[in-house]
Amino acid sequence: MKLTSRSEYALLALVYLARQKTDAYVSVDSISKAQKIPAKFLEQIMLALKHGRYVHSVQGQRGGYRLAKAPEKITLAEVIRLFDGALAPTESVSKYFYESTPIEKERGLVKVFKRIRDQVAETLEGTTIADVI
Amino acid sequence: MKLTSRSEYALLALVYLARQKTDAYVSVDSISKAQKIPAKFLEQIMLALKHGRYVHSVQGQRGGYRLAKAPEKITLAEVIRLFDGALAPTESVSKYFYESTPIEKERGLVKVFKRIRDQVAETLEGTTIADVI
DNA sequence: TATATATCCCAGTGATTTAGTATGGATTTG
DNA sequence: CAAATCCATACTAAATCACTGGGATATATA
Repeated sequence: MKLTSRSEYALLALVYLARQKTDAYVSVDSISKAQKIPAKFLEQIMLALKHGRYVHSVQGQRGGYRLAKAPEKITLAEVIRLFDGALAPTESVSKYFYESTPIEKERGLVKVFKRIRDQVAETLEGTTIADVI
Repeated sequence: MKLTSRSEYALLALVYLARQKTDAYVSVDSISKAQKIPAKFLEQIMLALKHGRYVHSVQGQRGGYRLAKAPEKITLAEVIRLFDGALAPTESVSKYFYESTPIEKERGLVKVFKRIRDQVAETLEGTTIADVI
């Protein structure tokens, strides 16, 4: 797994929303300024988060985004998978994003990389937005 | 960390060399056929492994490559770092390949990703070519 | 109802990376 | 000398990445 700026920005946005005191909707522009994320890029990211049902939105004046579920219910694993795909270091040992790769036939290597996949998945599935606020 | 085909091929080549019974030099062509790696691509990879002092070579007829050190002395971490850089999921938490990335200022996130970096590094530094033969 | 403020959504773009291929040279052995 | 082999660099096609732009749609407020 390698984090892209998309998933890093997504996490920053979610953390920011989770920190809000009120349940008012927050505009892309506010998030963009607060977390220093290019606004139009963030727009795309928020849309993806919306389609993944992590945030809820309303359009128009006073519109914006807010979390669609409790921060305790959003794991880092889900968010990263949404934007970057597999948590595994190579797709041939990935559960959800399997693809053939060169090492596939080498049992010893596969075993090691599966172990890494499991360690990473365990950590990221066990950590929520609430944990990193 | 995301494995590229370069580092996967490099590991396959090293494993193959480590399995040799004699200390004869093995040609790129043999490795290429045995491990199904595009020959000219493998050539580049072997060169890099040579520059990293993991293999030794001789030119000319009957020439080729062999390991320059015991398989127990080559960790997966070194090889992957040579070809793919950081083991960390994002460079802002990397020890050897630090670079600024968006999450950098979020302590909670940094902490989690450093933990992952440490887990991955521990596993890959603790595993050698000898372990995966 | 007009306007300002938002999201929605897709298309495009320039830079970089990836996974090779090509070409030619240098070296060693039969 | 010929064949086999490594050495070194250049090139390239495709994919990915990190955005940017523009127009449509929705909503609150003046």
